Amino acid sequence: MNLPVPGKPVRGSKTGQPVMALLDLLGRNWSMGIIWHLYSGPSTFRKLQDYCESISPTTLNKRLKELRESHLIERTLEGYALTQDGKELYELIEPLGGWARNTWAKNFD
Amino acid sequence: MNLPVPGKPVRGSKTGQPVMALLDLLGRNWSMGIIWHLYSGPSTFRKLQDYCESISPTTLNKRLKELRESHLIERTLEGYALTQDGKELYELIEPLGGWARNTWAKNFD
DNA sequence: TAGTTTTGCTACTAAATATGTAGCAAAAAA
DNA sequence: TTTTTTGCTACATATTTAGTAGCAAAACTA
Repeated sequence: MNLPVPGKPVRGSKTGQPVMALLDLLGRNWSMGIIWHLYSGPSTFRKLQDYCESISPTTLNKRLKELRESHLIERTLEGYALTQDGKELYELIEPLGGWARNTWAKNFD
Repeated sequence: MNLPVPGKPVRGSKTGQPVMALLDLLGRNWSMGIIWHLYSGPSTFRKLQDYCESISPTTLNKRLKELRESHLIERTLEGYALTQDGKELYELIEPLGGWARNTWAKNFD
């Protein structure tokens, strides 16, 4: 599957509405997990592999490439890091953490 | 793959942190798209299929089952609909729409 | 009330994506 | 210079998704 880019057809939108491209990108295995982790600071390939526990290097590498092409992460001297846009995106999804813990998880008691 | 449930090991967290279970669930193909669509009102199976353009009935049915078991959607007389939790979740991810359009998409001009 | 249509699926095959393991070249550390 | 760490690639296997067909039940229509 191609990189989902605003303005081009993606899964869920033939006109390529930006939010659909974003949901397509974020909906790929590990995308959000990588962003979630990188918010706490830059990380190396191997550290990301450890963090993500079960990710394969093949998939990790693919996700990293996609996220770089999407301007959400970049390579720095300290390893992979969120871009300004990546940080903003994290801050948008950050509230999911509290909600999952305080509200959603109650359903499974 | 099993349904990601808070408290049980999921991809990204052996201890099953709720947010990791949630990211695992939402990270599956079409999960967020379905929630996004249902916020505008209840929908039938066939309408969801149309909306999601390229989703296969197999996958749609699987996602619907998962989201129901996760208490995010339910069946009503008018079809599939968001639960209270589902609506809250939508409201958390809703800001992604504006950000994708106004900020993220600029990278691709 | 006998068709016709719509709906919510299931079955099946093919394609795409992810995992798991091994390993290697380059850079950094000792 | 040797050892370790890092960032991958290759390849085989497993899992997930797409694509198409079709069917039983419910809802509409004549």
